[in-house]
Amino acid sequence: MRNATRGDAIPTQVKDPNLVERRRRQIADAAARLFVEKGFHKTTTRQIARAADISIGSLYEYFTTKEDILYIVCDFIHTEMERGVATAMADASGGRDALAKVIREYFMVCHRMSDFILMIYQETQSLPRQWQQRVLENELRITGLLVGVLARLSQSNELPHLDERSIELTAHNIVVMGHMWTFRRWFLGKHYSIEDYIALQTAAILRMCTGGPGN
Amino acid sequence: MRNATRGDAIPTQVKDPNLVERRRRQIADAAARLFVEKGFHKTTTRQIARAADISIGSLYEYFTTKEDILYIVCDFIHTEMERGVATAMADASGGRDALAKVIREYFMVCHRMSDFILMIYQETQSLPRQWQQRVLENELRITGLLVGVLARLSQSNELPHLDERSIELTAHNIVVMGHMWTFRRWFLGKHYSIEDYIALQTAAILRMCTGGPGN
DNA sequence: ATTATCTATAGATCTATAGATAATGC
DNA sequence: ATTATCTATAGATCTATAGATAATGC
Repeated sequence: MRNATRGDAIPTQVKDPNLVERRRRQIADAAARLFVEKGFHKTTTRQIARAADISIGSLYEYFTTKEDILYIVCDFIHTEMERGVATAMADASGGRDALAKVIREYFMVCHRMSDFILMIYQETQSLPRQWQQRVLENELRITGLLVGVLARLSQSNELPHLDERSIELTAHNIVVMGHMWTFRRWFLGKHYSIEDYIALQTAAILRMCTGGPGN
Repeated sequence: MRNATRGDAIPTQVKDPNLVERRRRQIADAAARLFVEKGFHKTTTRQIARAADISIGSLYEYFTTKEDILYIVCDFIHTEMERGVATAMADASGGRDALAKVIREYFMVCHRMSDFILMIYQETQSLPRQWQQRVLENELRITGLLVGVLARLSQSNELPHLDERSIELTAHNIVVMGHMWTFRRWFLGKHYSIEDYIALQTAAILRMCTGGPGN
């Protein structure tokens, strides 16, 4: 499990690693709320400090730039997403409606994390290039989990056989359909409940997976 | 055809409407390029003025705020998109593979406008609430065109009968699959050509439309 | 005496406008 | 004499840091 505090980490002036972890979490939580509400650029570092209940000076002991804060926020969100998706897959690993169950759980994760997913779509571009890269890798890893599920079901004949590329693209389609609930919610939410949405999209995906005349 | 220069338009100090139209186009073209390249917030009004080859003072004769410029850029992009989609639909109105043809044309429009579509995803939130609304209406109108196609084909039995909601949601799915080519291009572009993408996604959509066991 | 935190502000922007100048048309 | 354009800058930020103060642990 990668995490922004490991690996090529963000530098800090503070020695105690536990404290660093705690404060960064505290700052990131506050920042995430503000970024969702007003966007990254309209949120000031002072507002973040205030919302996290520390001084602006202290904040800059834990991060060196405002972009650092955005990156760690994105990373926390992806870690949370991945945890949710992995759990969903474990829960739904057996049984014949395995795919339907995974889809349901995944869509529920998207539903729960709606605001944050949307924020990532909007603000990834504000990150330094190196960290954009990382965010995209996180995105891809989540898609990879779904590729795994589809490949497994396809091999065990619980789904009709699909070639590798179709499987890959289907995984992307499912992931993006989850995101779609977040970025078209302004419309979909008025006409469909999350349950409607899951039911209809699951049916559509299953039709898509079971080779019809189009394939 | 709605247009930002009609209706409840953006105020200007300049009397000559032709000049206003010309200058705004000139400013919007320059701004669109910069917004794609660096994002809205990292582009300054001075840079826009410079790129449009007028002074900063003149720029503010044609717009009252920086957000105005973003709005008009989004509006031009949507007008262009809608024109593309409408043309596609006219070209592909007859014949048996009507849906496949429309999908191809629509995806090609997305391919062509890739950078701009991505920019709209990222920057819509930077608009004042009233104009966000308008951008979403534009988005919905484009989706509506596809709903029309699907409904027509469904009624004339060129597609199996699908209920209204499935048609609506399928239209959204197709629209978003076009957008997906723009916002996952960092991955998809490495593994699929636009032709691969169209072929595979068209097959998937057709399977989705032809009621399989999932429905 | 070391580590963490705070206050106060330097320095660097950036948007939007005021007032001066140039171009146009009667 | 009206309309369009320009230059120069006021006024309002905002990030990031320097230097002072408080808290902690030996």
